[in-house]
Amino acid sequence: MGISERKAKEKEELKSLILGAARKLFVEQGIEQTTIRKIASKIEYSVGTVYLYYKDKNDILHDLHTQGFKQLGGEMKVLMNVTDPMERVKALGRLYLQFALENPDMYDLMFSMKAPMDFLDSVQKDEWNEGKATFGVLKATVKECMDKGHFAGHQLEPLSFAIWSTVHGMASLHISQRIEGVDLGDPDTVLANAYKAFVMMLEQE
Amino acid sequence: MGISERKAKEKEELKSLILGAARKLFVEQGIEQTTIRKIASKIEYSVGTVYLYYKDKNDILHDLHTQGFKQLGGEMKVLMNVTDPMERVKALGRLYLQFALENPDMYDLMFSMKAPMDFLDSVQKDEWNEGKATFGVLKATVKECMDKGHFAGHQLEPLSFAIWSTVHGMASLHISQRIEGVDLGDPDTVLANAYKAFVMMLEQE
DNA sequence: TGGATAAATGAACAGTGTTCATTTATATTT
DNA sequence: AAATATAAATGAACACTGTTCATTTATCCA
Repeated sequence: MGISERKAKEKEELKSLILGAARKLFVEQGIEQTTIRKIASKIEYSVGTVYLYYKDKNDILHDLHTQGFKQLGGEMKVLMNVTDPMERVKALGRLYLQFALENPDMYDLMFSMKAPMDFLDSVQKDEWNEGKATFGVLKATVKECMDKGHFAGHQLEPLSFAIWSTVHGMASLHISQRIEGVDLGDPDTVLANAYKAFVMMLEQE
Repeated sequence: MGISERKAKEKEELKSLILGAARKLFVEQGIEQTTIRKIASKIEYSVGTVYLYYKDKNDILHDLHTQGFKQLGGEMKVLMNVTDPMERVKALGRLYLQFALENPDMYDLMFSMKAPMDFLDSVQKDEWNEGKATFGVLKATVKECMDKGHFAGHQLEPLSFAIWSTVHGMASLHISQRIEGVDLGDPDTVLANAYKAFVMMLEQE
């Protein structure tokens, strides 16, 4: 009842205290420095306590990855004000790319690292709700485009996935530092120009 | 002279013995199982000996990543027989994607992991020769396309980079298992259809 | 207040990459 | 051939990682 409720709340509070410390370490010092011991000492609890609230490290990283999706989702919501679907697709891509450049470690966690997914499939497979929701926004917008006559001859899912792949590819190559070595000049400029080329291709359809 | 040459050769032999063991462990059991101790015990040498031939683990992983590029480069060479540049671009993308699906760990090492790049930039920055050569092949083919009138209004580098990003994005999302969770159905089919959509967009130009 | 339940602890375990004084093997010189 | 100098190989030790679990501490309830 009232008591057990309060207890549950306190449990949740300590859990989010752990998550907060993990998040701070993660965004400020990267994944390598985000160790269980450092998380524990940051909130002045022992190592064992962390394992009372999280099954393992993947559990924490999965929670962290969910927070990232909440942030990205919130930023995407703003773009629902863009009425023209074609413009919205372009804006979504730009926002997605910008999110990746500004939060490289978080992006990596959300879309590349195995850890948060490894936690998931021990519970339920092929049910990556965060990804589903985000991809769903893109798919819905692409659908609107098709309804207005764009992308003739295309199928919704494959095309949407191809679009996602393109922007993800740009983000991924940037984060893994594969652009610097291949092309002299500022990586940000390379990305901006490549995105323009991509937009040109989209508009041709 | 003769002696020091032979000694140098023996040194190289042991080095490639180490690399061979590392490669075997890597392709058969993944990066997690590829530890210095396991490499050493596989060739029946001690841990310290490995460090006599390789500066650190990143050094080994960089050598491994170079081997991967030799393989990919060899496979790409075959496609030089495809005379029509547009067909060659499409074939290059298909080959690239196939390589990623068949050698997921190696692909990850070549295009995503930080380790091999971390070794590089301690020696010389923005000189990723393996990547440069591979991207160079794509760029040259795209250039041929443009010379024949395709991709009007596009710039060579940004367009080539956008193409690379698209196929890399597909490969990356597949390897990091972000497709299963988002889309019911066989990931390979999803990828094949998405690549078809991408090819459609290319041909529209 | 005393006993039961819940929460927190931190030493211990098995693993990682890396170093370096010591030992073993090879080569050179006397 | 023996003694010495050089090169190569060793593996224990260090500092770190995630994870577990017997033990201690705190809280609750009768």
